[in-house]
Amino acid sequence: MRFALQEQVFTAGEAMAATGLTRATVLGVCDGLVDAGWLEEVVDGAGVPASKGRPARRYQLREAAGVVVGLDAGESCLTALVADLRGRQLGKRRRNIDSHALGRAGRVAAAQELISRTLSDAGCGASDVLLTVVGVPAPVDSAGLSPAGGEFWQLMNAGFAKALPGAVSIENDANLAAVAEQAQEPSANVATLLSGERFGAGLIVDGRLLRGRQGGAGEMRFLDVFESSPGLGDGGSDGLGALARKWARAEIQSYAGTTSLRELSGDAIQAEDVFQAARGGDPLAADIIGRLGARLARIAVVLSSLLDIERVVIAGGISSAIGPVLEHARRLLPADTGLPLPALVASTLGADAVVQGAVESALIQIRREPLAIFPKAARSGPRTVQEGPAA
Amino acid sequence: MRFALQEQVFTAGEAMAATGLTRATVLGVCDGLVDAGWLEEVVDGAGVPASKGRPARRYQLREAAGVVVGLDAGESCLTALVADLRGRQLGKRRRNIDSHALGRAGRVAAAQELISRTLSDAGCGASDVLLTVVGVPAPVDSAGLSPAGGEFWQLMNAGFAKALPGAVSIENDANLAAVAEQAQEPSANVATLLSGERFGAGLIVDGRLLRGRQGGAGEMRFLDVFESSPGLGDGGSDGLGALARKWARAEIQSYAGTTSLRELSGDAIQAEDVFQAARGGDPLAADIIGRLGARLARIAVVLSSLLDIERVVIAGGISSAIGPVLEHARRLLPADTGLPLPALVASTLGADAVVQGAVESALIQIRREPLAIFPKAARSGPRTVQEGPAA
DNA sequence: GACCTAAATATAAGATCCAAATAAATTCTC
DNA sequence: GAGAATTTATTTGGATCTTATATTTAGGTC
Repeated sequence: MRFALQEQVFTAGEAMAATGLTRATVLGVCDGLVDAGWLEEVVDGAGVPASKGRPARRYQLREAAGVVVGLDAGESCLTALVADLRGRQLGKRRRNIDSHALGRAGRVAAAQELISRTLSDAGCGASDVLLTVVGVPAPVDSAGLSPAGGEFWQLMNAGFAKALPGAVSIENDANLAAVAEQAQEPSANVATLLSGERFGAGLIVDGRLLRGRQGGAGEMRFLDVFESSPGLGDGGSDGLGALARKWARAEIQSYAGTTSLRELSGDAIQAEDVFQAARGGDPLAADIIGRLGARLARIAVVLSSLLDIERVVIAGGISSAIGPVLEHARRLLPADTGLPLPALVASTLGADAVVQGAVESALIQIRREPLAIFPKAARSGPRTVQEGPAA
Repeated sequence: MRFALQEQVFTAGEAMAATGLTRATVLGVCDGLVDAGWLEEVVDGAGVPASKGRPARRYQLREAAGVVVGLDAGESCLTALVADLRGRQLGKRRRNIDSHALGRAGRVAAAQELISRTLSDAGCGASDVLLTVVGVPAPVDSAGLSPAGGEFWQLMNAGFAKALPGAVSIENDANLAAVAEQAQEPSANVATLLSGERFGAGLIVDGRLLRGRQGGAGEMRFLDVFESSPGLGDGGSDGLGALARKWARAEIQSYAGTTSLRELSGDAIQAEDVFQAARGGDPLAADIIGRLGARLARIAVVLSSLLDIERVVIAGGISSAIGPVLEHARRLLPADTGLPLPALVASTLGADAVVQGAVESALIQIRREPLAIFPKAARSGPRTVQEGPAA
């Protein structure tokens, strides 16, 4: 009942090739999907390459069926993205927030408002939304819930399900980033490291996203055990961006050599400053880059050796500046293992990886079970009263 | 087409309850399986609890359909197990080998001979074997092959497929141990550590066994990176048994205190001696136990934090003596994580975990697709000549 | 217009399953 | 032992999904 062809206008013949089904069956399914409101027949004859034989009937996704919403509900930033059923962006908005000041209800309200505005930008309303997928920086189990013990996790997974438009599904942010990367370049064994403020990984092994009992797969707490955090007592779960900032701020005074980073006020140094200084040849910054690379290399080794991961993607806001760290990490990968080394690459999605993955995930869910969702203004929605054997 | 009820005699009513299908459907399937030779109807009325109504037809697995063979093809030891379709052991043999002296062909020949003898013990022959599952200490991909680069792996995965009776499937040994443990106590997120000479893990996440691109999931090479092997330069991939032995042998001279282990000739010390000395209160042995526990705790932390594993099972020959190491490791698990700690338990299968898992895996494959395999002396095997439209 | 072609339709048939009616085999009751 | 009650087996019809095989249709080309 799933149809793989949804990108553009398609004919029954193409669907037959893609699904292996017979023409009669394909047309039957298309009929059903037209009835349900998911597809519409294209009557406009423009652009047909004038072939021999009877012209094929052509179908396309019915745009009016609705839109999907992706929401990256980070700790300090919300991003909403409205897209049509082909994944084309119709609107996007970003807004900084202070989650700890807002609390759970405040996060939900801020998300509601941001989505509402983004929908306006896109020229549609809440009733057009078929499915909203939310990414949160917390483990999320298959029911959309986070472990009861974690206060931070409960704040992040703030109970969006009832408040957002359309059906709502909640997912871990790194998992969504992995979905986005998987859509960009399919691979059966990838890890996507979401590495800005916190470290989190979306793990795809044997073509499937790992979740774990409570959604904890991909958490990076294990770094705490091995990295005895020289200098700082904080968690190994800090992302590369956070580490670059913290290390720089902590070391500009004690560092023996000269460093351009001192010119900045200590509290003002951001991760981006460190990367930029390193590009300019600053020795302290280069040292920090080296340590970040070493850290990344260790993570890559664990992922590749324990899970046979073939590609490690660094995603998140810092992915555009992460190049030098990757180069350093590549040099540190052990060369003598029997298995090929994982490729270390930077995401091309930048800060939008999570929200793009959210949209992609929504589209995947809809494609998988279109008949479980009612498109807007379906020609025959929930069945009207039937004459029948209800006596 | 799969049937879940195969343990004992069962009725259509029971199968209906188990599968949710209709009586008519269940009986139809049973008919087909009787035809194919997998089931037989029980006519002996003994043991029927004398109920009201028409007596149910009762079916059971047809023992004569064949047997399965499990083979643990370790580096220094082969174990073969012949079992019937209910998993009951019909014969078992173990034999020590020197793989490096035998080479690939020698390993295959030794396996052939061992299986042949075990089949004799069980009162059957090679033609009775439906499926042989082989566990090897090497990564194995879904095609049964090991990475081309690894010389040791190629020696272990010695090309058994063409030489052993029945259909043959090759699997990683730790993965098979995981299957065996899973059969003992089902759980969706378990790691089974096969830890005698070498470390290897069978990882079950979200109810599925992880494989990885080249079958490398569960390899423990990452330990090399973190454990800088104090004292010994050897690989972190050594199992707990190997480490206990190596550490004891290396330290009996340099150890400052008194230790009963000195009474043994250095080259004669085995892992079992260390565990026994520790039970007797020997300080060096206790120290080694402590270090093994610390190592195990670190592994457990990685598995639980990265994969949200809820249970870590220690399997293999040393599992019976591993208790004190587990106790030590449990005390070292961090207490402050938001997620529950993994349970550390010893396997109850001892040295038979892999071979038991091989048999279990064979039975699972047969249950999943009975009609893909022809049972022996099927009443209607490969279809005989049909009158048909073959003109 | 005759002819060709590829697709759409129509029709029949098989497979799979369920639901309901019918038949069979047994125990229980009188 | 006859008949009721009970439980299961068997049969029948139908719904659904799919394939296979005509047959029709909507365009081209000559």
